[in-house]
Amino acid sequence: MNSPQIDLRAIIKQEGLRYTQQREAVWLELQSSDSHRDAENIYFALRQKSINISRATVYRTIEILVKNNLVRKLDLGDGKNRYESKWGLTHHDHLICTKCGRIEEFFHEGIEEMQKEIAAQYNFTLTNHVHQLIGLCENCRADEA
Amino acid sequence: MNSPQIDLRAIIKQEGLRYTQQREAVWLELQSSDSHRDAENIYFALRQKSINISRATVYRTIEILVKNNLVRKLDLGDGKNRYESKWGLTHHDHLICTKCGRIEEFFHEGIEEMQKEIAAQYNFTLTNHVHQLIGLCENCRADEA
DNA sequence: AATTAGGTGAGATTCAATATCAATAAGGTT
DNA sequence: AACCTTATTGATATTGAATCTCACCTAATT
Repeated sequence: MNSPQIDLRAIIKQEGLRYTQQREAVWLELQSSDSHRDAENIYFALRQKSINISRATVYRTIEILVKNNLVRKLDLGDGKNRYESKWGLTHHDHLICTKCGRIEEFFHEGIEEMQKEIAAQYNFTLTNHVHQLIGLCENCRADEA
Repeated sequence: MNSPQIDLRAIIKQEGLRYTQQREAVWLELQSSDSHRDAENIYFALRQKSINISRATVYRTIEILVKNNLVRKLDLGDGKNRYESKWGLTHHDHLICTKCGRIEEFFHEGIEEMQKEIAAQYNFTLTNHVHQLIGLCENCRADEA
């Protein structure tokens, strides 16, 4: 679904922005890792790698990536936004365990279709959706017993 | 689906808590009004009615109501939680216009069922879900043209 | 290499939500 | 009805994510 290689430099330039080390670093960090990362996490990961960057720049860069549809911003309900690269990933939504924080990904074609129908019914132009199934995962359910 | 009259006093007592003016006031305020209200909104509405209450108590009381399944907490993605009484309302999810903030409610039996199927498939015990369709409403879509 | 306008970083600021703790009031007891 | 015990409240401080500010820096063109 997504091309295997993204020319971030070209996209950044096309936006009339400058291609900086920091912007490249944030993008690479998001590529190289698990999904569902928060800004602080990305910030520390880069510092650990001796890359000079500030929190402000992490946030600013993510915003650019999100606007250009390269990164998805997730609000998983724990008070901080999470981010995941859209490249190499197909669309999915999330199951979240409230006990251990485990996150699983799901996709359901039927639900995707029904969302479109509902939007049409209400004369909404759909640009996005948030869909999370919240509960207890297999392990935590067992612990409850 | 929900009983028309809730005995909040009984529920509060059953929890081993005290039935205070402030707790009653927050509950009545949530009953009497539109959905999707934030804490600040409830706080000011009560002050306007010359009810002595603090922000802290508003938050604390809402927490009790949520825990007892009397109120639903909504995260509509704008940085502050919203609340709505569950009584007198049937279950629904939301369509949100990103331009004017308009909120519509929808319910789709098929989606509700599929959510259960997905949870079962992943061995999750479903306790809750978040489902929002985000886009432009009829009016705002027209403005874009 | 010089220029210049966009980008960055350290720290201040914002804002929702929570924590602290002395003062207050609910509600059972006498 | 006054009393007591303890949960509750309110004013304020605090937290934490995210944004803003502005002097300094650097990408990129000439």
